[in-house]
Amino acid sequence: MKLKELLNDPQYEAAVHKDGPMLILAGAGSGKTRVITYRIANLIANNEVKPENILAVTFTNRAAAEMRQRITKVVGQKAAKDIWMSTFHSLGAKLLRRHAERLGYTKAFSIFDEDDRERLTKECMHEAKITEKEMKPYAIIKNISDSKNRLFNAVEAEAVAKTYEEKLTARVYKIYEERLMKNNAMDFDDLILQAVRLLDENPDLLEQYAEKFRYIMIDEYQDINNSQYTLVSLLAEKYKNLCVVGDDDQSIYRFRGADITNILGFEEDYPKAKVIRLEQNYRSTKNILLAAYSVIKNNKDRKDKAIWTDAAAGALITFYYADDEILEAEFIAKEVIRLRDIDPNQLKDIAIFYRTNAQSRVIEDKFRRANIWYKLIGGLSFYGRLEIKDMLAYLKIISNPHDMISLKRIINVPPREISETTYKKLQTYTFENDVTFFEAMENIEKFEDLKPMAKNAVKKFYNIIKNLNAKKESIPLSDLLKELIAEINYLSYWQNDSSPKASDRVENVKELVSAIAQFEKENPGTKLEDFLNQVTLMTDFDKWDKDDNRVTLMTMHSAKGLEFETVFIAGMDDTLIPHKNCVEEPGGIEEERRLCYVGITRARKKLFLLSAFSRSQFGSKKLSTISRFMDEIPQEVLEHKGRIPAKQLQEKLDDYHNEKNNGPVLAELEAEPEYMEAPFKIGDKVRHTKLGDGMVLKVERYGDDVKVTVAFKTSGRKELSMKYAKLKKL
DNA sequence: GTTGGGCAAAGGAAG
DNA sequence: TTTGCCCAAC
Repeated sequence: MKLKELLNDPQYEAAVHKDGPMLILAGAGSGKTRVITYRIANLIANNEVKPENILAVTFTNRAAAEMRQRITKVVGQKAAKDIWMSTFHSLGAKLLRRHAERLGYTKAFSIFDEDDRERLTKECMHEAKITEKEMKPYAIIKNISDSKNRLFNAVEAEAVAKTYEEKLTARVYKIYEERLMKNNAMDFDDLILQAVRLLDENPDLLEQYAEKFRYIMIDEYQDINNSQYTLVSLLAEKYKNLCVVGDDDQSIYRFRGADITNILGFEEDYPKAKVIRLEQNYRSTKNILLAAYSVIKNNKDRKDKAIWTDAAAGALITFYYADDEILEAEFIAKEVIRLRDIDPNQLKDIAIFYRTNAQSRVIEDKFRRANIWYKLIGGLSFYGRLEIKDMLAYLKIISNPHDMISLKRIINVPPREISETTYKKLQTYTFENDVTFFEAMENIEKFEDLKPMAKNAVKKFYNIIKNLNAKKESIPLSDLLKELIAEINYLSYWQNDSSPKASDRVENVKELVSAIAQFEKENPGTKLEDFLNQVTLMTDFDKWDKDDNRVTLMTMHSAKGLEFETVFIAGMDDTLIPHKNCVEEPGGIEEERRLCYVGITRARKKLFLLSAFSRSQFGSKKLSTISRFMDEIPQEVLEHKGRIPAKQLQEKLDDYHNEKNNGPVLAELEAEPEYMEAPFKIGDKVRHTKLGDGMVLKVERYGDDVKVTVAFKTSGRKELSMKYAKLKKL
């Protein structure tokens, strides 16, 4: 390896550093991934450090996989595969699966996702006799999560509870904690919290892993929270070969407990730490970088840095002010088509960012109609779909017979005459006798207050699950799933459903079968638990193929760590970024500003910023304001398109009245927006299957629909909705 | 025990 | 707009 030639001076210095703590402050686009990769390669290359003594924690599983790939290229597959590379959550899960018994769980513990957590929380609230009016489940969940991040168990949380809401939460937390244990389940926070507990309560394990992970690297250190910080500190305490990389300007996960003081205080935690600053940006043009800097410099609470670039000024940043979100999407589609016409192969270099997942719908819609290939990251993922979650719930109870939350989900899906009441009785029996629900169902005859019909239904269900449970080790997972689907007639359950989504659901279930088969192929000897582990911790990202020639749609949060040639940021509105829910929170605006900074700095060559004059919400239109962050970007790097912002319009009108300029102003004011896909023009001759031939008189837009008024030869004048009417152009 | 209708609510980001 | 929840009727 000729590191000197591959890296600049500070990069090189970081890459060859071996022992002792190191903090790398890496500005956006400064090549930090390169540095980490080469540092790991360098550690191994000299044969001084064994791959299995290295732990690298990244932000997504995908980032980990990518890094492994790069390292493999340098040091070979054999060495690379022994390095532990994962997210915090995967690391926690891996440790906990190995040693679950030490904490009173079994190795087959379930991992509860957001949805499971919500169901369980509501159950616990009910148990604690707290209504959803008194306190929203959302708030309780957040409070419990915060407590867990601070490493407080239910008793400790109760001890520090002061406000009324904290006290309510503490009551729920107590039951919640107990229930998780009884379900043999952990939520996402537990994956860190329990891992800390594991190492804290078992000095032998701590010693074992501190010894194993002699070299630790943490990426995106600005976004770690208290419990993650503790986990790292525990592991790194012995050897202190801890290398962390981050950028305080890109801390955007405060809402899930990320604490920026962790990175700001690293030098105090490790006084001997070497500090390296990577300040040369290799990614963006000068204009983009200037825009980004102009925004972020308004944050008071930050370390100023000297980010610079050798790159040319590049193109101006386009600001497009749309009339509404539909025209915003249309502009994006038009531009993408223009770019595609120049080079069809560059779709993969284009990304669309937005603040909220809901914004993707309009854009997707336009893309689909305009035949633009795209891939969507986040939002409702494949594994988040109802039918898939049903199947996974079945698999979870086959794997973990304590998991009552999954059981509750599917005990009567498809309907098999087991009511809520019957479930409750089973649950009570399970908890009171401290058995699994398998055993509860086995003893169903002992339930005195159940009708024979209900008992039979339970017996039937029990036999299905028992049968599959017995087979889980001996047949391939895909067969297990196939058998399950056949046994419960899951496909016909949806085939007989009349809702429009039903046929998609059938397809999705089939796809799950092939996904499992694929997973087995890639991981021979896979156990059911491995698959479930993978699925729960996997995100859309992990399946994302960067080289697939499609435009990428994602939130700005997801965009962190990535870069694209061309970037569109939709929804530069003052209700979206900064998001309306953030403006009240202390530090909220600054966090949003960082998010905006992250978005801007993803672009290499060309950046489009878009805002809309009005947006519809819950069906009705709401006026919007341009994001305050737009005002922070200097005019000289911007070009304006679309509707004239109110401020400028006023200026123009003033000019007009002063007779300085009296041409286009009024025209701009009154101009009707042009719609890319207005299917017909006035005067077009059309044919309707029932109404016959006619001529178009009027084309109007209503939300995402278009109304066309047609004069028919035989049936007169009619208004038709393009969403439903079948009109053909002649 | 299941189904369908009516009504209220909708909080954002993610492992 | 969609979704989820409660209650009344099969």
